Amino acid sequence: MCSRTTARSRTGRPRSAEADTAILDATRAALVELGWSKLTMGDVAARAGVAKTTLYRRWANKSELVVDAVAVLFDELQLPDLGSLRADIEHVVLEFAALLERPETKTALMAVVAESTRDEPLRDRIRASIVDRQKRLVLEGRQRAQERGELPADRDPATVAAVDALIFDVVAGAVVNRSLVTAEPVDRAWAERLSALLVGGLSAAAESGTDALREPGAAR
Amino acid sequence: MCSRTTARSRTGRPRSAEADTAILDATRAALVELGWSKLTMGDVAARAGVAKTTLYRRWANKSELVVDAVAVLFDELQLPDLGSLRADIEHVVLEFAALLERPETKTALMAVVAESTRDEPLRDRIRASIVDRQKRLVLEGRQRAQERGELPADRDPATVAAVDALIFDVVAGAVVNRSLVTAEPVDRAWAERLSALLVGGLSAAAESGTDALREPGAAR
Amino acid sequence: MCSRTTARSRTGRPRSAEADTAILDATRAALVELGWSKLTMGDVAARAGVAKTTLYRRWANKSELVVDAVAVLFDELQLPDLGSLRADIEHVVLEFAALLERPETKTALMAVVAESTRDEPLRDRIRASIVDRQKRLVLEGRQRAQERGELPADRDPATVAAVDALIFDVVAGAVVNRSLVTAEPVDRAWAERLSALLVGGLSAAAESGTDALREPGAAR
Amino acid sequence: MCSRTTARSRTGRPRSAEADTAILDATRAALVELGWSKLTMGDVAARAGVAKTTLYRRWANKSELVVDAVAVLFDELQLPDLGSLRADIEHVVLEFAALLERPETKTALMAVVAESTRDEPLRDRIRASIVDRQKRLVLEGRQRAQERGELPADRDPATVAAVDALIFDVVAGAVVNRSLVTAEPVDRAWAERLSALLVGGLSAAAESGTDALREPGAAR
DNA sequence: CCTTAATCGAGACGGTACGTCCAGTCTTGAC
DNA sequence: GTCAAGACTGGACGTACCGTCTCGATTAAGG
Repeated sequence: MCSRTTARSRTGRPRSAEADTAILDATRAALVELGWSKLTMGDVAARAGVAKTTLYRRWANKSELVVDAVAVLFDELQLPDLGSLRADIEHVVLEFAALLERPETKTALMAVVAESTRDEPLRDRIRASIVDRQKRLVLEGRQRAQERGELPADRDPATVAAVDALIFDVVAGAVVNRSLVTAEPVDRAWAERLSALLVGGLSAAAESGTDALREPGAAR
Repeated sequence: MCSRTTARSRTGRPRSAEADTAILDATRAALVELGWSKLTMGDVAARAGVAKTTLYRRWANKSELVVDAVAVLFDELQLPDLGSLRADIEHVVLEFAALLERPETKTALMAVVAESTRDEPLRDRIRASIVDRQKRLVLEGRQRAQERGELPADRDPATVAAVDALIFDVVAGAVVNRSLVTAEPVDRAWAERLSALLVGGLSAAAESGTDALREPGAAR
Repeated sequence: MCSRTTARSRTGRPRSAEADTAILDATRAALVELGWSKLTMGDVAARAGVAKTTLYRRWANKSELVVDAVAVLFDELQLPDLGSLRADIEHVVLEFAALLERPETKTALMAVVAESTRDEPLRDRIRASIVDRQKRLVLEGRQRAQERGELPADRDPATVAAVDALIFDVVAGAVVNRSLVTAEPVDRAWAERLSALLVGGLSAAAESGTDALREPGAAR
Repeated sequence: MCSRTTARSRTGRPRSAEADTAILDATRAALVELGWSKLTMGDVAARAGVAKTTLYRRWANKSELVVDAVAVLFDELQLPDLGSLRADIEHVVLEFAALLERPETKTALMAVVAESTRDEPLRDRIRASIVDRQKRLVLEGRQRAQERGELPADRDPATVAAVDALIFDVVAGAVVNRSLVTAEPVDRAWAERLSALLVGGLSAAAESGTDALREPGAAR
């Protein structure tokens, strides 16, 4: 979370663990009430019953604090086995949309991504704390589909990784775009249509003689 | 663009037209140099050789100014007929990615979207100035594919609209997610894979006896 | 007072004159209530009903603001003709002591002088705004005494200036030291004794064949 | 110096004596380099190679620390017998001025006096540590002058004390005012003139039939 | 020798003020 | 009525110190 993980000084008063959690809770509460742009470090400190310096001792700026505060919410996403790839995708789409409907994520996610276009360390932090951790869902869903025989299992590793990455960007991107940019509801009908499109596309590629999704340099 | 459209007074000194373009140019320049969060209204005014009052007489705040400044860039996107749906999609994906690589769009787009989660008028402005105008690309591409016979032409209008919207969210979302969130390059290989997935999905739906993408309440 | 005196810009909104007086009044009030070390720029601004930036636009720091705020109080000192040099000195000593008893001067004077030991421009400001303006009292008193015949009129100008300066340092220094350092009351008895000492010393010098106070290089 | 004098616990680790001197040395060094207002407790602690807690265990605040740090410098003042009251005064004036020229005293003395106008215990500490100890110089000089016959010996004790106090305030005040407020050099010429004025004033009082400096209620 | 207790360093803590910056508004005189 | 200029209120910023606190680690003196 904060840089304390790496072997820290043995002397001096240790940092308060309650402060950490109080600050992150306060940050989420402030996001809900005020949104990203009206959230201030001073306000978070006051809500957490903590001095501003205590915030700055742990986080360099508002963006990093908010990433940490929101990251934990994304870990709640689960991928229960619903019996088919289509059902699994549909479920995670609706789950993800529900998460993005929460005011703390809705307002924060795009803001920190926007900030990260000019802030390399922040981009790394976002990838490590949020993005990369959700790729597990794609991996898990794809493996299950292979076990069920819905998808072929014989692809080479490079293609597998590339398709996993593609599916992640398509699903995450489509949901985010739908709910935040297009600003229309991610309802069951839309989720069904997206799942159908993806499953259809993946199956079509698998059935065609030449795998249309294979990595260019990969042997088939 | 600015609120001048609504019937305004006929008397008094008319607004300077040079000022308008100078301000928007200055805004883009400032976005390139400073990024969204460090761009200030005072700085834009100074670059444009204009008083701050002149900015505020035309735009209510920084977000609206930036939306107008970048909106025009999105109109450059074109959809030349490359002979197949797959090629068309691949081309627009790369075009869109190239647009998002430009520093002024990269830093501004997500920021104003983030801001718009708490600002209804801003959300409307973004949709009107940017989002809705790009949906024409989906419409055009789909119609061409139907003319070529790549896609069936007999669907009901509600389904057509729903699928157009889905494709828009998938393409736009996937590209944005890939380039800004995942932060990996949108290269030809990735674009090919995305096109293949979409064309495969659309074809699969068309070929299957029951159209998997049809609007729930629509007759087939 | 502030640097506005030197030819200023003709354009733009002019500075508020009410703000100036409100700020100086607020500064004096804050000095009375809080003393120098607990006076803050933010508090002064709040009392004056003015933004902090308005303070900083006019004064570079707390010290300069306080010098301007108290300088005006020192102009109240008067030297009415009481008929004899001794009475005149006694009177001005008591007046000056009364001024130093006021909480705003008591707490501020030494503080800005202390600060000025490391701040050349501040030292100049203090001399110009406070110190030099009070030397007029010595000049006036000495001239009256010469007219009355209490002091000889035939000295050379360099000696006259040197003695004036000496008298100023002795009177001002003695009163300040008595009231702020020694922290004992400047009462009538003390003032009489100081006047007696000075008048005695000046007369003795005048009566002695060789003027003990004459400037070394001056012809007699 | 520090509050250790009052009967303290006999057990536990005793306070480090080196720490005391290291802190006071560090304080003087910091005064020279930074001046009063930029001197910080943390900096002094760091210079002294000591924890901040160690400072606060000994001194309640910055002012008291600085008083102790500079007080010792004032004890260096001596009054060698130069054969005449005038020479003695002249000498001590120059000595005192030299002391005030040292950066650590120049910046600290006025500052703590300013602070003491709102801090009774500090005022007491200054009087005890600095002011009262220097009054011995006046006492000594006056006694020598009486022994030499320069001043009459028959005054009543109250008058003697009052005149001693007056002389102290005049000399100390004049030198401080000259060097810190008027900001002009205390050179030999000025010192001679001040001595002449005082000796003249004291002699005139002694010679006049009625002692102009006598305490009001005292019998002659 | 072994407790006992106050000291030591380090550094985190809650506060408070700093001086700067920017947003968005207002006031001036010129056009 | 618009324009450039620039002062205005208001409020957040991130930093710096203050004086306090909590640690674990030293010390002596007293048992």
